[in-house]
Amino acid sequence: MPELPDVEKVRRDLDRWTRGAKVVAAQSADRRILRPKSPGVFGRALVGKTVRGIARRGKWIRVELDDGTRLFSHLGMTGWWVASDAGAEAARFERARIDLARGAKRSSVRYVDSRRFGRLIVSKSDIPEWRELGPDPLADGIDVRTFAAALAKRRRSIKDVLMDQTILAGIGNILATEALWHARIDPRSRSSALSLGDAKALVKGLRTAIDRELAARDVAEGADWRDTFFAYGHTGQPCPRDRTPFVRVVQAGRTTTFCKHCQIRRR
DNA sequence: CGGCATGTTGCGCA
DNA sequence: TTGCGCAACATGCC
Repeated sequence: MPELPDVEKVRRDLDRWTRGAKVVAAQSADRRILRPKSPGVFGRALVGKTVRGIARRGKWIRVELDDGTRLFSHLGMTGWWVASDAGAEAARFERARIDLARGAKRSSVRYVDSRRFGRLIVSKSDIPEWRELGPDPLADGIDVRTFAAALAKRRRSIKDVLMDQTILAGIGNILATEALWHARIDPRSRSSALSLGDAKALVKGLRTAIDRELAARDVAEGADWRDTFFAYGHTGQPCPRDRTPFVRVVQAGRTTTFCKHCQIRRR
């Protein structure tokens, strides 16, 4: 379930599970997910190396090995990493496994992804998908003036621009929908029509939505999925602010839910 | 059975 | 050149 808060949760988990451990085996036979599309390369690139740590930018995770090799992981729509016992059999929809050793202690982490939109990319240097990301709202923070200047340049809808990973990294359909609701902005508004105040409200809305989702992940801990959203997925239900039923529109092929009463269209 | 889904990319057209 | 709509990818779930 990957947007920035979910990916950050995975990063923290992976870091806890793998930092300082040595890779004793690495396997994946899924050529759709692997880059290069080679199970052999995947295994050889990781085995014998020690995990230095896990970084994240937007929706990308970077596993750093002690020889400089990097494993980039994008979770797509349904990707997830889980920890399991060293000898445990494959989980349902498991696409890759990395077996680890910390001294005599063995463990394993598994990449699970039913729809297989995710990617596992082995590289000695940072890949373009990583380098081209904009600032990460959590790791880097958002400079309001820079953000406002970027918004002023674009003529697309603000919803589209929020999900552009080169402007801000990690914002997907959920966070964009929630932030626009917090900021009381109609998602169809032209980006360049927004004021500095709008940009400030969006930054605040994003922060609120991200913090809220991070907190929800901590509480839920793997278990059941709880709806913690104000607007996302609430089509037809009353807006918490003014009880006006949320409406649904499709933008760039994605569902957008918003309140026509309190989310004002900028012109 | 039909519709929808948290993401990304590529293509065609205005 | 920019913006936009849409299909494709692969599969689960309601």
